[in-house]
Amino acid sequence: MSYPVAAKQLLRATLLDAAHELLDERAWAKIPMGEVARRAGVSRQTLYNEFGGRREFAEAFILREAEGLMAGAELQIANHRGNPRAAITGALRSFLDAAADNRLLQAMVRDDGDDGLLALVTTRDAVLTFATERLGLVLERTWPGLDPRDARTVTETAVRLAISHATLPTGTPAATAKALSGVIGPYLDELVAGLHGASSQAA
Amino acid sequence: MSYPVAAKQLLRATLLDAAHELLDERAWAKIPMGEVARRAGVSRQTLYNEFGGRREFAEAFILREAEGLMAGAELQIANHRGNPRAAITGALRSFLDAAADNRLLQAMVRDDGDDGLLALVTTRDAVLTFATERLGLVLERTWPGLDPRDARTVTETAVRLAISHATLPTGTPAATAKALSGVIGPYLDELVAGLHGASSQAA
DNA sequence: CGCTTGACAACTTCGCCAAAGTTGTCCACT
DNA sequence: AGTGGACAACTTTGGCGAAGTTGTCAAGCG
Repeated sequence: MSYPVAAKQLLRATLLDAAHELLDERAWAKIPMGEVARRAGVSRQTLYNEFGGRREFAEAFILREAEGLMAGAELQIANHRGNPRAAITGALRSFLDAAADNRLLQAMVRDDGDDGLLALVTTRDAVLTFATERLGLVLERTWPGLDPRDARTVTETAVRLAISHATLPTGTPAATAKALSGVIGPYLDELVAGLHGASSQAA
Repeated sequence: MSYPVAAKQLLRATLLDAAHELLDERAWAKIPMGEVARRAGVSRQTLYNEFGGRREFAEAFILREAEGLMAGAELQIANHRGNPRAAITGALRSFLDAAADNRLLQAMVRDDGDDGLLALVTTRDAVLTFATERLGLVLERTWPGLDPRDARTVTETAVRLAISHATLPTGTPAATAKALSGVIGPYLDELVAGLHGASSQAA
């Protein structure tokens, strides 16, 4: 990779990291662009040159955080192709672990309701749809033959539960992941087991 | 029932109903006590004499709404003792149907975050715990021998999903209830099936 | 060049104050 | 038992200038 490109990526990452840190202390609405730049050790102008504006910066931030969250969960599913239940447990655990100290999630829950980062996450509706769809595709790819509709039912339920537990935890991420996979597991087992020739038929 | 007692209950119900109607139009924080009284056709003083104050009135309102919601769901479970899956479907459907046009739920979701009714629902944590516990007991009573911990796992998951769908619906109450019971069903079936002598052992 | 510094208009938020509205409580009245 | 008027304490609303922020220049520096 050429130096200029690498330098640019480093710059972006540094700025995004700075925002990440600042979001520990205050809500997005209370963090001026100048402070993000200062924390990253660059000038405000550089930030504007690189991202365009406050809104665009926030979008880039959300994209990076979301990508990390989803990638972690998807990796777990792919790594447990032969064991649906372990796949669910791993994905949920990965997500809940990350969510426990993730700024995007905390911003989504705690934040304002007025204008914060949450406003950029288009509304929870879009988040739910996006995550459900993306994980649904992973499920279809991991277990070919799985009915897309069944896949979406599972992932939507898992996503809703994950969000619910991320915003209002009952136990540790590990314990919660295990308990939830215990509940969803039998259903997924049923779907995967019925994958030999017959189309998915739940009584 | 003696007349004085009946009259008092009617008064309370009328006042509570008035609030119910007004909550369709505005958030709780924007509804003056005087308006509740006027809508109910009594004087403001009568309202204060009967309930004590704004806060107490709100609590009484929440209690009545919550009672209706829970009672409906519990009735469904009790009515499907022999069919766990139908029990879940019925309970979820009852709840989601009611939630679709229920002021308490809408107030909990939409409202302010600042001071509305939501503030009185002590925080979602208390709601979740209360509902989980109450339904858990119904499950234990309906299927004696069921491990209390398993019962709580099921009800907590069901409650979280119910709240999730109440605040952000994906389909009709009936369709959602059916889909969710399809997911939770196999697990509950497993629990109920393992109720003959052996204690609940999930692999 | 890529980045910084200083400058600046347009815009938003903040702190404060007075007007308007509400709450909770009395009491005289029916 | 319930009404209606009255009232002090308190909260919300609207206005307004000060302070802060955004987005964009252009000049300067290594």
